[in-house]
Parts: sequence; C-alpha cells; structure tokens
Amino acid sequence: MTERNDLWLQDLLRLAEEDGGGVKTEKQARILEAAIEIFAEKGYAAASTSEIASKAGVAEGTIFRHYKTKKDLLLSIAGPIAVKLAAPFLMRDFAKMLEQPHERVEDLFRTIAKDRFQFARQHMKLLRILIHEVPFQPELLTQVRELFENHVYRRMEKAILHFQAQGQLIDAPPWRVLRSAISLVVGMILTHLLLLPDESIDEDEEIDRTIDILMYGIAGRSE
Amino acid sequence: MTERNDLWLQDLLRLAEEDGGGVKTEKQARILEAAIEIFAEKGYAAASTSEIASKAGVAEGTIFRHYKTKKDLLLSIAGPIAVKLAAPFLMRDFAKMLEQPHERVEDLFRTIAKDRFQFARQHMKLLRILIHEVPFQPELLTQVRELFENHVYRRMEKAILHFQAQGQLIDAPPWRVLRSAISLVVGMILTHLLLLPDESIDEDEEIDRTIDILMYGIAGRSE
DNA sequence: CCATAAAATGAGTGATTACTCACTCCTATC
DNA sequence: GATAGGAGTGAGTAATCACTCATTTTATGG
Repeated sequence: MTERNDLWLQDLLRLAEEDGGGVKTEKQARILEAAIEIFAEKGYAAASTSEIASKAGVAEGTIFRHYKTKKDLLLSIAGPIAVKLAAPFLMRDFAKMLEQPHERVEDLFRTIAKDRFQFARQHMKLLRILIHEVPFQPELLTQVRELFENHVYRRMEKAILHFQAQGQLIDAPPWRVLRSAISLVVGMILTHLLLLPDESIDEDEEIDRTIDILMYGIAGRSE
Repeated sequence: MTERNDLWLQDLLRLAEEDGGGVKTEKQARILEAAIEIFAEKGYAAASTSEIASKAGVAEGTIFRHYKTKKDLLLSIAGPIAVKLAAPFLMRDFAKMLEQPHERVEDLFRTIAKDRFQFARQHMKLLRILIHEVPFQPELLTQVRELFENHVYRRMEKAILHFQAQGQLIDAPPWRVLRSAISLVVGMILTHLLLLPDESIDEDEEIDRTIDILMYGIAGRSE
C-alpha cells in the first residue's frame, strides 16, 4: 500500500513539474489529443483505434508503438486526471491551510469550490472520460477510491472535526457534512459545465450563493 | 411538440397500468432481463448481442425478431425508466399536493426524497444504464430534457415560488433552490446505492438529516 | 389430426475490430 | 559516410460484430 502511494505521489510530482509527463514526440501528443477528443465524444468502448489514428493524422500502428493496448491508452489519460483532480488535497500548503485557527470554514469551502470549478472548466473533456469509465475499469475505480479515502477524506475529516470543535459546524458525522458539501458543489459544477454549458452566469456569484446554501440552507430567513 | 408530449403520457399510462408494457412472450421477457443485466454490467457499447442471447437462453436471431436493432433494445429499456423516474411529478395527486397551503416545505422534500430513494433502490440497474447512456444517445437526452423541463421543473418551480411567498424559503432563484435540493438528495442516494452499497444505514434517519441540511445548512447552531 | 401462421432458430454475411510485423525513414554518433 | 536504433508505417490477421434469412419448431383452431 505504501508503495502504491509513493507511486502516486511520484506521478503527482511529475505532473506538477512538467505537464504531459513522458510525452516526447509530436505524434504522440497528437495521438493523446485525438484520443481525448474521441473518448469524450463517443465513449471508450465505442471509439475505434483506427478513428483515433486518422484524427491524429497518424498510422494505426503508431498508436501501438506508444501504448501497448487500447486500454493502456485510456488509462494513460484517465489516471493522471484523477490525480490532478485530487491534487490540491495532496499539497502541503493545503494541510497548513486547514490548521489556521482563525479561518472561517465557509471561506475554506469557497476557496476549494472556486479552485475546482476553474479546474473542471479547463479539463471538462478529461473529467467526462474519467466519470464515464471509472465504473467499468476496476484499476481506475480502486485508484480513485484510495485517492479519495487516503487523501481527500482523511484531511477533510480532520478539518471538519476541527471546525466542529469551534462550533462553526453542526454536530453531524463528518462524512455527512463532507458529502453535503461535495454534492452541492459538484451539482453546481456539472449543471453549468455539462447540462447547461451555454447559459452564461456570474461564476463567482453562483459559487458564493451555493456556499451560502451549504452553510445556512434554503429555509426562509424572516423569523 | 404537443404530439410528443401526448406520446409520453400514453407511455406513462401504459406503464402505470401494466408493468412491462407490450411484453408478451416469455422469451422476450428473458431477453429484456439479460440485456438489463449486461448493459448495466459492461455498458451498452461493450455488450454484444450474442452474449445477451446466450444469457437469455435464446438464439441470437430471436432478439432481432422483437427489437429491430441493438439500439432499439437499449431505448426500450432506458426510455421507460426515464418516464418512471419522473412519474410522481406527472401525477395529478402531485399537483394537488403542491397546492396545500398548510403544508411545510420540508415535509414535501422529505416525502419526495423517501419515495425516490425507494424507487432508486428497486431500479438501480436500470438507472445505471440510463445515467450511462444518456450522454451518448441524443434521443434519450432530448426525452429526459423535455421530461424534466416540461414536467418536473415546471411544477417544482411553481411550488417553490408558492413557498417563497409564504416566507418558508429563501428569496433565491427557484432553479438554484431546486438544484440544491436535487444535488443533496441525489448525492445521498448515489452514495448509498452506488458508491457504498454495503454499508448499512438507517435510511429514514439519513434522509431526515439530509433534508435538515438542505433546510438549515451545516453551520453551527450555537449562536 | 391436419392446416396455418407465428415464433424461434443458427449458420451465414460483410464489415469492423484491436493488434502485429516486416519494413522504411530519420537522426545522431563515431 | 557507415552504422545503429528508435519512430513511423500500413497491409495483413484472426476474431468478433450486428444483423439476415431460409428453415424448423411450436401454438392455435376447426
């Protein structure tokens, strides 16, 4: 288990330093680009390697020089994006950020929400592929699971317990608090980037009001 | 547009009266059962008609006697489940329920949440197929879209405006209020039925606490 | 018990699939 | 300018795909 964690951290470091990791030749980059486009558009199973090759302007054999199998190509796309998605929770700064005693919890949620919204906008195609293929690729599923449990949840639970002790959060199980936060933020992001991508919104305003609802609910404030 | 709506309502009526609609022969039922199993397990594109036939204990040609194409088989599974999912919002009782002036809004949300949780538990395989294939099947997408916009959203917006006028709900755009409710409830349902199906919970308790958070948020109550 | 039709069959169809491999091309090193 | 090796190629392969159709089995009614 520790070995695998170390591998992921190495992946993360590689990703943080140089985007694209081991991509060297120009054709390889074109293959990745075309594969992302087609996987996102019609799904992994319905995408053919011949179509990817022709879209990339490359012979079909070239794909298999760089990626052993079609699934290998998928995993080299979906794996890294899962790590990137969780990246803020893996950084040292984040651990420190959680322990600043004076910070208000809603500012923390707001900061994370804005950061991940921006990330989702920049990598929506990749996230589509990840969301779509995680249920069918066991390797992906376990990677995402462990990433969430061992890094995201572990740290957020600590933060929630801390803010509960301060009286800033209700005395509910941390997982329910976290699930509520994730549900509202993910619901907002998916609505604006996937379901209604054409409706223009004031993004910051939308995030602020969503965090307001997370904190204080939808009940009338009159009383 | 009106014609299509009428078609859907007919579908709904058929579904409400007799489950399974036009299923007549026993073999046809076996085909549907096997197709649901395999579509849910490996996805539509990765499922082969030969595998479905063998699982159903039927010759491959028999499938195409009842369903013109493989996509036809998918749509005959995913279409009806979309209608069933929205069914409570299409019923007359529901319209009346929304207009009872004495009702508290959180009771309304609680009732809907419990009902749809039960529905989701009973039909999780079908919902998996629906969720997975909607992005790739334009017919499905438009059907789900119009179903939501013309029935679910239209009615819920009316209800929300009503409760806002009573001061029971915050003065936010109805779509944001509805999206928050859906996000929290769907997040809870997917968590317990898809992500962590093995963890046993007190379902009613879980729904009640989730609706509490929807109404009053996660902020501490101390002050 | 036969006649008729619907239901079911499964071998067969051409198209497409992921993947291989013998080969060419390009660049760098001495 | 000879050599080596990785990058790229594309025709070829066996397997599988969704779908067809001539034929057989089953069900129905007189």
